[in-house]
Amino acid sequence: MADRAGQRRIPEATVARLPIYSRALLETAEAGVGTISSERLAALAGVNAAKVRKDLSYLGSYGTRGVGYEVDHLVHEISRELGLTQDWPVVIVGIGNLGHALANYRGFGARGFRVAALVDADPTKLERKVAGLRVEGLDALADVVAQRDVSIGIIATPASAAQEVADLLVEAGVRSILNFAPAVVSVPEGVSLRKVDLAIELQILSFYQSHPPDRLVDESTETVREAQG
Amino acid sequence: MADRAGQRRIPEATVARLPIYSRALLETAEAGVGTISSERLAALAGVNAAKVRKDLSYLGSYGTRGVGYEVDHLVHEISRELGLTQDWPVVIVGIGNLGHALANYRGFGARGFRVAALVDADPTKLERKVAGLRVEGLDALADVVAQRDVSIGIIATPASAAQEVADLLVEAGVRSILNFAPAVVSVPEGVSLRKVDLAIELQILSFYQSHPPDRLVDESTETVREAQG
DNA sequence: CCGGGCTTGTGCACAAGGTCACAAGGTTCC
DNA sequence: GGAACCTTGTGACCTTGTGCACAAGCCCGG
Repeated sequence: MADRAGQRRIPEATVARLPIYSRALLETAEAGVGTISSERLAALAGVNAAKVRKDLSYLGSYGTRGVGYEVDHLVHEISRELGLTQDWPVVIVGIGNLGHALANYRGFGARGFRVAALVDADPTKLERKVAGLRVEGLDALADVVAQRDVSIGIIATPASAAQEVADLLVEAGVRSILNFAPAVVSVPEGVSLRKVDLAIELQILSFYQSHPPDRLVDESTETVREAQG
Repeated sequence: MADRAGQRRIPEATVARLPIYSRALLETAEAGVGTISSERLAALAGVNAAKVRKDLSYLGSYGTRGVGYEVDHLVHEISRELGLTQDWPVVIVGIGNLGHALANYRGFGARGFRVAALVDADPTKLERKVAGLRVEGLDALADVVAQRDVSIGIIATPASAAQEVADLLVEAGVRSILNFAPAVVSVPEGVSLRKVDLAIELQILSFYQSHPPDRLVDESTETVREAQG
């Protein structure tokens, strides 16, 4: 059991999969399906059914044996666990090609993330309107974060500016940072940092492609050929 | 020893870190430094020194005890292992905001990845020039892949088109795919697939932010929380 | 030529994650 | 009411990854 809060510690690997389940469940709900089995959800998420059950069991016993999980209920529980029931204002720093694309990205709003501000160090970019927002100067970062209650910062600057921007974000009170710059950034304890590096992903692909194809497995996407429509 | 090729199987986790070492080493070389210790490299890469040594030992014994690693040599060995000594033509499918940004991304060319073609299903986008390349129709994908020897495909389409595009890429002969679409995509065995999902990264950050900060430690302080897929 | 000082390379113990298999527990139909 | 059937929840085991600690090995000064 241990469904009483306080005792359940959700593994990192599970946390990383919850958003995938969430998305699959939302699609399922939209299709009008009321309940879903771990096997079906596993197929949609591209993982193992036992893993789905174990992951979901960390949230509590929300399934019904012999039946499955009620889709709406599960969506709600996962959302609550992920903290998506509230609004997360986001600031994007660095409005180059990538920052521009991120500002216009539809996927954020749908999950409770709202782009609250755009910041760039380049004076020639100021005042420009991107995705309906005015680009503001780097010196306005602290004020913007404080006034709009920004809790998540996205770094889309060149590598050379990444650490400096991270420091500014932390100083301004941001406690979660998503770094797209191709640079290693360090943050003090208590601040979460995740990175997305496009070039690194390609290099990993390059390795597996140019390599002895003896054992070429790969992580995600088993061999399930079903999932999504 | 086991430095004889054929016996070394490089762990997945190590492969994911090699590009980071590579980048740090290139910067180090540019600064004119000839040799580097595992400790210094670890600091630059944001990981543990023992991990660096173990990772590098999979490539062979390229270090000198009491001295460190010769930077140039190490760069070369890592590049060779990652398969970056050759040119990798890339096709980007889906020239929306993100595809546009990716086409203009500088970081690719610097590592041997060359954007060889841009493809989009939207007829109104055809003929448009993006990053010096003409956007071509989805029906041209097979020809483009074959004629320009494209080996890596990047999916930057909406989620609804992702699986279809992946199938087309595989059919055209592409054996490595990087998926940016927020959808689970499955590919046959022998094809490598990695995914980058912006919304999921934010949701993971949301979890750690909105959560009991009891034990939020992780390994960080200077270490980047690992990403996985 | 030898000893001291560094730094690599690695054995080992442990932690985290994944998979299997099955008992527990609910549902349905007669 | 009960039996057959289905699906969850989880214990056990295995694989992968991490970090420590130390021996092996190299360089340099005297």
